[in-house]
Amino acid sequence: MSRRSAVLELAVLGLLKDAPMHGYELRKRLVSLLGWGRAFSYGTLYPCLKEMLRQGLIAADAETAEAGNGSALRTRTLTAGRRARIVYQLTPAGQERFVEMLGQAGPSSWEDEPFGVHFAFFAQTDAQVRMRILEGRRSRLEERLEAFRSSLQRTRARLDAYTLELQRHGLESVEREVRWLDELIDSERRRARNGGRQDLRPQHTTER
Amino acid sequence: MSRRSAVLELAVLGLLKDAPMHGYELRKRLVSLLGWGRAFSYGTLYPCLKEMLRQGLIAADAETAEAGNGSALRTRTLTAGRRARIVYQLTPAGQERFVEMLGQAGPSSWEDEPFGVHFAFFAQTDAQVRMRILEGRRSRLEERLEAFRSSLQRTRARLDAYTLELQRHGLESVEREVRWLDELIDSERRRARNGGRQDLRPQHTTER
DNA sequence: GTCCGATGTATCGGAGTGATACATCGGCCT
DNA sequence: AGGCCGATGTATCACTCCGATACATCGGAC
Repeated sequence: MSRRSAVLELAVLGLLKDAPMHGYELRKRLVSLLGWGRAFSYGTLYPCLKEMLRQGLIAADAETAEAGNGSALRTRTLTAGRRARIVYQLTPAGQERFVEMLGQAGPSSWEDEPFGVHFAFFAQTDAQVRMRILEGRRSRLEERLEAFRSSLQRTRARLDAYTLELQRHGLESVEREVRWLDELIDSERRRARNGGRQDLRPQHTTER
Repeated sequence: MSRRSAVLELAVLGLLKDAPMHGYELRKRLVSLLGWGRAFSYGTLYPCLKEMLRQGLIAADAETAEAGNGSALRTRTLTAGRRARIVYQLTPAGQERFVEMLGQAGPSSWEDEPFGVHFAFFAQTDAQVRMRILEGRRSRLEERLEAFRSSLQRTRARLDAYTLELQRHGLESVEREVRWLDELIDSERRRARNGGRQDLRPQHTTER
């Protein structure tokens, strides 16, 4: 029951795969992963963790002030008895689930939120899946552009300068993202051609 | 009671000020006003209309198949007895409320959603208020940029190429919006200097 | 010393969504 | 003709998610 947001689940899985973590830290990573805001709140995160525990995807340990978490972050302030933080880590089932989710490319991979998360884990994603997601995302934006433009066409007449400017700016933003995707797709193709040894954005010419 | 979303209320007020409308049409305008998605659903819109009715900000009429709605849209298909649509229009109280809301510039005017709506009605907004909102928005984005950059600084080391690219793209988007605002602010200043006779974006050099 | 902001876990009221229901319309295919 | 389908139209409901809040401890500033 309770189909907890697949996006959040994937993000948590991927974050915990890198390193075990407690809730607060997890949430901070979510913020930077999903870009500034639009990370889920604690009111969503904690229940989600609880559910994932129940499903056996993750395991929780009360931190025992041991040096077990290979951290270069904490500057060794934990001298005596630290308060117990709940550290979560992936179980084998969780690892499997993560791999499984990374392997699927569908409409739910290229909507705004899901796309960002999938993209963040591209380094661990199969090249073919990456391609399908990038192209799916692109055509999704293309659709949006289409709707946008035709709607603009129909209403242009009765719009004042400010409203028009707002529309124009919105349109331009989406167009820019399409161009960004084009670059990425191109880069993926080049990479595929010469066996995967290639950087993203080899010659940097986006701006100016 | 029930502080219905001020954003939605303002948008509805502004839309109905232009022309009386029924719910379905209202919602479509909301979509194009707020840019593609992120318009409120009917589950929000209808309750909001109900509440605004109760407060006397708007009035509802069952359309009587009369030619009362100065429409060039409907291509005169309404021959015989059309099904009754519920047409909403502003009351004097609603007009007042709209003017009042347009007059305020505060933190709740330059968050993402509110800013879009306020901007859409800039043509009916006092020049000083416009300026305060644009500048508020700008510094809001500047804050976001700050947080973003310092977070990037801290985590750059352990990010793979894809994650880094995602961050870079996000950062660039916000930077672009700041530049857009700068242009607008500049344009406002020029307009103020020579008494309001001036277009937005006089010499068009944004792209290329 | 003590106040304050960051760290940390957790819950709750309520706003907002997505799905769905129901009904009529015009246009398209056969 | 008949039937199907997508757009127009109003409306609700379960469920998700957010924002505020509570509570507790920490290190550092004053």
